[in-house]
Amino acid sequence: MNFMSHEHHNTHASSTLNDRAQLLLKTLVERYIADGQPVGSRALSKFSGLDLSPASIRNVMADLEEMGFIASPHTSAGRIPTARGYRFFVDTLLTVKPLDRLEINQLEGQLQVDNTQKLVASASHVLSDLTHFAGVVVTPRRSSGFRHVEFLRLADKRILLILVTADGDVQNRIIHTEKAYSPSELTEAANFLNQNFAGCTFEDIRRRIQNELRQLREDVAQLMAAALNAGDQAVSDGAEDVVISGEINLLGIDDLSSNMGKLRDLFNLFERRTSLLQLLDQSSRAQGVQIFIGGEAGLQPLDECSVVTAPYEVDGKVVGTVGVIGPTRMAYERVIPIVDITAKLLSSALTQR
Amino acid sequence: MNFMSHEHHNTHASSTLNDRAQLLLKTLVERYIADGQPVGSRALSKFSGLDLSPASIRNVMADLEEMGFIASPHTSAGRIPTARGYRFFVDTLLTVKPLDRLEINQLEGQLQVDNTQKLVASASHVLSDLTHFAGVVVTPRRSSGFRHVEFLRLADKRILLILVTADGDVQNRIIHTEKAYSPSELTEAANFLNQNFAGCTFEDIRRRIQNELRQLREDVAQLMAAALNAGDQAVSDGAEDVVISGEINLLGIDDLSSNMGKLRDLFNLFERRTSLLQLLDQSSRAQGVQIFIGGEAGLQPLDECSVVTAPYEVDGKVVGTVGVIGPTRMAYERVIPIVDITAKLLSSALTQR
DNA sequence: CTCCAGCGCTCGCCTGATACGAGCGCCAGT
DNA sequence: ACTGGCGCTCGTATCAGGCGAGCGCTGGAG
Repeated sequence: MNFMSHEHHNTHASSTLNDRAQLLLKTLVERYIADGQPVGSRALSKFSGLDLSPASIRNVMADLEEMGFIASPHTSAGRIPTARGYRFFVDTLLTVKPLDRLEINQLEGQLQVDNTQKLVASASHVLSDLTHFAGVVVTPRRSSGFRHVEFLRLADKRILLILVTADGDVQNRIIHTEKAYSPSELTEAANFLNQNFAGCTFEDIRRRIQNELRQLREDVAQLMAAALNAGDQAVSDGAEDVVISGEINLLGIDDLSSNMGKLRDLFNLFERRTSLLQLLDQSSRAQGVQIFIGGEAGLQPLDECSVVTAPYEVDGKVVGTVGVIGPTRMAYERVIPIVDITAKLLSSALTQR
Repeated sequence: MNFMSHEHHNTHASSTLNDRAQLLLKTLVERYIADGQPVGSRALSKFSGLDLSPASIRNVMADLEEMGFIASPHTSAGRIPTARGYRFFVDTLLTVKPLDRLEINQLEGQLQVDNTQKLVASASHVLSDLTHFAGVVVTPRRSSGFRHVEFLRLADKRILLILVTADGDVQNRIIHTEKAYSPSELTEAANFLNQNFAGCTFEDIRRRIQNELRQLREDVAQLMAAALNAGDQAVSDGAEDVVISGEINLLGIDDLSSNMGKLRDLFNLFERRTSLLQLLDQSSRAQGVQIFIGGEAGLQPLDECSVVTAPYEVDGKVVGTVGVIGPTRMAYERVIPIVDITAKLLSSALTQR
């Protein structure tokens, strides 16, 4: 049909957009994010501030469509940004306004600092609350070192094992034993472990204890073994998990809730966790805010979603990722600083612990 | 119109249903639960086993409708059970088949026994998994007694406080202090608390310590206060909460997911928790399985839902509730024993800890 | 008295037709 | 280079008509 029609504009010779096209793309994306309606040439001519007629704008829009930045959902509707359009938008057109002091303080106030678990949970909650999308936080990687153990006698043959890891996290479990231990035996066993192995990794301990084990009394050895098992599990178990909150918000997003099937795929993704974790881990290698738009994440349940992430650190070392999952059509200029600040606040909260 | 037409049947003179009506109601409910389609007179005549013609059945159905057990969604469709119909069904018509041994074992295997929190979480998960609805568990009421405390020095002025309550639950938090404590000071303070107050409630301790407090060294007193605060919070904080899992399953239920608005109300209810908790608490006063159908719960987000609950116990005392939330149209004869058994398994798992 | 076959009726749903309007592409004129 | 205008494409809304499921009722049979 129009196989020659695209000769009459010089802009498309280079794959880079001229200023006019950029401005129009920018306002188109902004309008679409605001309204959720396909944006027509008339609307663009009104809102671009460029004082061009709709007809002229249509030419530019045709070019933009040809280059894959925008698309028509159907023949006679306005245009909406494609994933590539959003990408260009966030990369070069977006102007983020930083949060004002008040919001930051408010955000900081909502973080519950008294406990790593709570801290992470509240961070996720804050993210979902402020953005009205789903907040995700990957729990901090454990340093997996041993710090302290305590055996507490509950009943004759039931002992409460309390284990403190190097990063100050507490694990506890109940162990059933063959024999009834006396409190002094328990203290003795705990002391032995605490004095000899504080600071080691659990693998280290396991290796070193292999040799000394037969020099110990049989029953004490059993306690040790239990402690080591608990330690192993503490490492692998709480190893790396992703906390999601505010998924419910996504039910309200009409972009998503129109496709019931899509929506369920999305929630299944949340439940499986593992592929999501992979994605978030990947983002923790970069520094600063990172954005996955639509299929860029490589997960098709996220087709119509964007993921905005930022790594957070403890003592200068990246240990996890925070992020927001929402529809591709989200207010990036608001979400980006929110994620950014949350990561920073989380970092500092974890570092000063 | 038919203001006299209901004279020609003697059944409705008494509000109790005759055998035929009961059987028809039973098969109607069963058919509807199985198919999800309004049940017509022809279908009933086929499945009831009564060898009656559709026409005769229509008479009975008319009576049933008049008494409020069934209703037509519109003029020319079959009938569906009303809330009252379901109620009568579960009260007097339902025949529950107990789970077979295999299923019970499988269910038992899925409970993670090593920790109260995990146990509760896995119970909720099991419920949602087996029923494909949402599983809920109210966490066990704490006995709120003090058993053991431990102060662990993390850094100069940061101390990890580990608190064990009477029921063997472990709470931990990090406290920041004015002064740098030595390990021996910490041990001393812990010993003082452990030896003098084990078994008391936190209020007791607070009262008794008021007097002795000024006899203690100032800095030790500070530690005590921190421990007491943590204890108070442990009691109120983890006091009573409801764990929900498998909400996602409800997305797949077409009865619910047709009304997007309803669905969101439902999920909001889940998130607010408090009114749900009230409902579940209420059910913990009864014993055995209890069922709330539709509006019976008094919460209109649950309009089209049923809640099947059963209390669970520790040492013969009810401490919480397990349950399933699903559409009114659920396979009660399966859900009821599942909830029942789960409550029993949870009871025994908690008792033998 | 009980039951049943049949008739007419009511509606919900599906289908096809029509009208409308938004938005685009193209072109000719400035 | 820009713009006004024309024709075209489609999606949506509205409406009418046909279909079919299911019901209520009634008259007749056992």
